[in-house]
Formats: sequence, structure tokens, C-alpha cells
Amino acid sequence: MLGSGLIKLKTLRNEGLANEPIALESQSMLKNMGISYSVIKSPKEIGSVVDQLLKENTAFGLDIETYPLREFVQDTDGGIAPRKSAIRLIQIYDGKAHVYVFDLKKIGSISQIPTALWERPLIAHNALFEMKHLLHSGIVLKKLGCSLLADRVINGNRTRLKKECGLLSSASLKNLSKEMLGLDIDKEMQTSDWSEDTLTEIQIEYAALDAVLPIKLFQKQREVLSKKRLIKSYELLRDAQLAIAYMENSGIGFDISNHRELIEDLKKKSEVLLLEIYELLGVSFNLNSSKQFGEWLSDILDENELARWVKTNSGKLSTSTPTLKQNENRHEAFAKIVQYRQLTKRISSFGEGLYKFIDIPSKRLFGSFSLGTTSTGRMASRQPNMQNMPRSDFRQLFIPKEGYRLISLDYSQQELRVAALITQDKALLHIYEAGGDVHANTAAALLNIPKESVSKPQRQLAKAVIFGLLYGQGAKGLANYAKQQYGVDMTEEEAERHRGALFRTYQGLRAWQKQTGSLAKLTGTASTPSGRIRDFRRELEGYKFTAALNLPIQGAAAEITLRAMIRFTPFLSEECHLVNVIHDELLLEVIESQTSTYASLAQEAMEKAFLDIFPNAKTYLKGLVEANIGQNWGELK
DNA sequence: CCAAGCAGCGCC
DNA sequence: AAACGGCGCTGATTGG
Repeated sequence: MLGSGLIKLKTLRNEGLANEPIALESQSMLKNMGISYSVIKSPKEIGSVVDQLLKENTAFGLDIETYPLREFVQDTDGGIAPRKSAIRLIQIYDGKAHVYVFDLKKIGSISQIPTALWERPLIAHNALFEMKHLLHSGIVLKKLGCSLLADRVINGNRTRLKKECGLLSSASLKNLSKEMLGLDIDKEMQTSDWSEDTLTEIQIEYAALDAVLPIKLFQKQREVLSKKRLIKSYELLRDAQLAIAYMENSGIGFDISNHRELIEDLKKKSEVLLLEIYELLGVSFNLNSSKQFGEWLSDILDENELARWVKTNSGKLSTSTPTLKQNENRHEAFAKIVQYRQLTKRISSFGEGLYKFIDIPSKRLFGSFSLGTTSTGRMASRQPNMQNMPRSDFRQLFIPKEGYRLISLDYSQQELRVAALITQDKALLHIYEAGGDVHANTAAALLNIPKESVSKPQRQLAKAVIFGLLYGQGAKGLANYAKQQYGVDMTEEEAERHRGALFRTYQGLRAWQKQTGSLAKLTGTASTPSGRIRDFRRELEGYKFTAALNLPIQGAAAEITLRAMIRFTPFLSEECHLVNVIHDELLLEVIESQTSTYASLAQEAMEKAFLDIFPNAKTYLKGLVEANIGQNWGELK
């Protein structure tokens, strides 16, 4: 029935008969659900309409339609990025039988709509979109639920599920409507021109339906969330939306001219270096091609070397930096190739590609963040990824605006501290309670020396060993990791000895690993303190021991950071912007005169956030948060 | 021509 | 018995 309606509609539209009274997609669906709609086109209608709405005590469905501002019609994110967009329609579904479609072009200003409406519980699909646009218009939605986030909590990231799960591979409104409501909706109108003076009935009906669907979806999702005890986990994501909306809308100050200079400089250096490398190699090939590099390697290495050479997952000769460093004496070009790679990495991943995310007039870089897309509950960032900006010689390009400062607040040893609390390892807990240096204590225990006499390299060694252990590494992995990450040379035998010593030092940690590992294997799942579940049975690779051990720890850490964002949200304003979040670090841009005030407020929020996840951890907060204030991101610690 | 998977590498 | 966790972006390659 629905399918044939669709075909009919398309045919008629092609013949220019769209105004004929036919069974339209969205209209017939609304009718079938017993839902009517009305369009509000003048300020004087608003009062009575909103009075009517506010009588209902249900959650309302919310959707908006936007169009690009004239100067941004060519931009790919025109109509998407709030600063490049205007809101045309705001659709509110009363949760029962009517959708109110507010036509802002006719009403004049969004401020005509009483603020009481925005204080009601609302639900949208991909609600961050609505939240950002309304925030840009001065409206703060504090109670906005999201059917997309609910799906992520229930089903995880659909792109990573194996097909046999029988779920559609994205959680779009269309897909979820089909899957959960049996409705085949047409999204053709989504990209129609919402700036026209007169919108068609088809457009209005489409718009109205999109405010209804999130409510219908969420009614079902709420049951599942409740049954699987996922409410808390969902609410964590829901409540973190506002901080992200603020952050994405504010962007971060970026020193464009110095960046341009830096990249030009890197380009010149890389060209020189490339010639030097070709000279040393005696041949020239594309150094970015692991295939060509591998072929060259197989020519120069003898059988013995070939046998011992590190291989990639698919069995080819590895040409990675760790491999080259490990064999740095084998060929004098290797060191230069490592340098060259670093230069070209900067140029390709952090060079001109960034410019399309920069707003020239404000000199700010805009990235986006996602909630609930990772298997542990960490946030992710893309377009561009704001969480992997190079540390050395790059972060100084991120700057505050005139009269402001950047404040970095980071959780000190966030994951290790979390591990102590989750595993309840007595020795680790004791160190944190005393405010001691975990790595020095570990080194002392490992090497059987007094902790006062631990040297810097010994501390580095301990650091490598404990993080290795935390990740469930074996001796071989540990030896590589120690060399790579901390520059510590260690034979496999030494690594094995250190592992043993560490297991004896932190027996609680070891016991927890065994228990958690076997439970995860048994159930095929692992979970975080807030109840987020990772279901390995639905993933392509299935159960993974080390991932199962990591999930509660990385997940708990992520939950703490989300709680910190949530707790700090009320302090965000023109005086204080949240400009980046990098897993265990919040980056703020604060008006110069108030830096210490906001630093304290943020620190307090972060401490309380830690206690939100570990309520009994009051005695383990010593040295939890470190704050640094400065003129650019690079100089902060 | 595009899509997908791989290798490599930036970050926590 | 052993076990390196979580991301996103770019460039080269391959296959359709």
C-alpha cells in the first residue's frame, strides 16, 4: 500500500500534477495514525496554540527544517551548520493527535514562541541537530531526548554489527521507522528547498511526520532501555548533548597564518628530505606505498632477515615506523624515512585539509563530536577529528580570542585510577589514597628497591609495564610496547619477569582480570559501571579477551568525562566556552578576568563527576584534576 | 568512476 | 595458552 502510494506520487510529480488530491505518503501515514496538523503563520496565533500544547503532559516530538543562508548555498554544510543556516520550520508533535508546524518565515522571529515550550521534555531524532540550531537562535533545550542515542545505547554502533543480527546498518529515522514501526517513509523532501516563500503541502506533511516518528520510536525504545537496565547509560548521553551543542557551535580559535607558514615549511623540508632518502636508497619509488617499499625490502634483505622481519596482518613485510626503528641499523635511510613520514603526515592529515572546517571571519575551526558511536562509550570526533591533533609543534596553533585564555583541565592518570577502583586492588588503592606516585611505587616493587631511589628510566619502565598489564598484554607485546612508547629496551624474558613481579604486586588487578575475562567469555558481553553493555556476540570478531578487560575501565573513564561535561554545562556562556574534549581533558576558552574562577568551577565539576561514577571514592581524589592556563593549547603542560 | 579494505599514524 | 584497548584521516591499491 505504502509502496504503491510512493510510486503514484512520484509519477504525478513528474507530470507536474503534485497539487492533485492524491494519497500522499506522509499525509496518509499521519491519517492512519489519526494525527492532524496545522501551520502557524502569524505571531497572533501562537499564544492560543502554545496554551493548548502546554496542557498536554506528554513528551513532545520535535523536528526542524533549515535552509542555507544566501552566502552559504554553495557550501556542503550550508543548511547544516547553524552559523550558515536559517530555521524555516519548527514542528512540535503534542504526543497525541496533532502536530503544530511553526513557519518562522511567516512568524518573523523565533522569540515569538513562549519560552515555556522549550522547557518541556522533547524528543527528536539526531537531536543534537535541533539542539545546535535552536541554541544558535538563543534557545537552550535542557530536556531533549533522542531516538538516535537511544538506539546506540540499545544496539551499539550499527555499522560494526555483523549482518546476521538482522538490523539495518544505520540508525536513520527512515531505517528505525521501518524496523520498529513497519513504516516506509520517504525522505525525498528532506533536501527540498525550505527557503521558498510558499511551501508545498507535501513538504509540510513530511515535516509534520518527522516530529511524530521520534515519539513513536522512543515509546518502544523506553521499554527496551528499562528492561535492559540501560536508562542510566542513555541519560548520560542525552544529558551530554547540550555541552556538545555549545562546543560545536563555538568552534576553537585557530592561527591560520601560522598554520599556513608551518605547512609550507614542512613541505619544503619534506622535499629536501625525500631527495636525501632517494640518494641513500639508490633508487626512487613512492615512499607512501607500503607495497613498493615492501618490494624494495624483499630485494635487500637476506633470507634470515626476511624470516625475522615483522609482518602485517595480511602477511606482508611491515614498513611501519616501529619496524624501521627496530631495524634502524640495517639501513641508513630508515631514520630519515621515519622523519619524512612525520613531515608528510602533518602535511596530509593536518594541512590544507583543515581549511574547509575553518570559518575565515572568526578564524575558528569547527569539528563535530559524536556520542554513543564507540564501543566503550567514549566520544569520537570527526570532520576534523579534534582529538588527534599533534602534540608537538602544532597545538600552539589553537588559540583563544582576544581578551580570553585557554584552560586545560585534565584528569591525572584517569584510566589507572579508574582501574584501581574497579578492580579494588588494595595496593593501587593505597597509593592513590596516600596521593603517591603510582609509577615510582610500581618501579620500587618491580625492582625491589626503595621508592625514593627510583630513577627516571626506572619510572618509565614501570609505566610501560603497568599500562601493558592493564591492557592484558603478553610478554612479547610488552617488550615492543615498552620500546615503542617509552623507549625502554627489554628482552622478552625480562618482560615476562616484570609481568610476574607486577602480578604479585597488584594481585587484586590480576584477580579482577581473570574473573572479568572469564565472565565476559561466558556471557559474550562486558559492561561499564553505568550499565553500558558491549555485546561481543553481535560483532564480527566476537569475544576478545583484552577488549573485554578494557571496556569497563575505558568505559568508566568515558562516563566520568561525560558527567564532567554535564556538570559544567550550566557555567557555559559568553565568558566561558567549551572548545574541545579529548577523552580525559576539557579545554575551555575563558575571559581573561575570570580564568581562576572558571578553573575552580571546572575542577569541582570534574571531581564531583568522578564521584558520580564512583560514589565511594572520596578518599581517592588527591591530585585528580590538573589545571593549566595559557595563551595557546601547546603551552598547556 | 567509485567503494572498500589495508597500511600507516595522529591522539588518549 | 595467550592475549595491544579505543578512535578518524590519508594515500595507495584493488576490484567492480
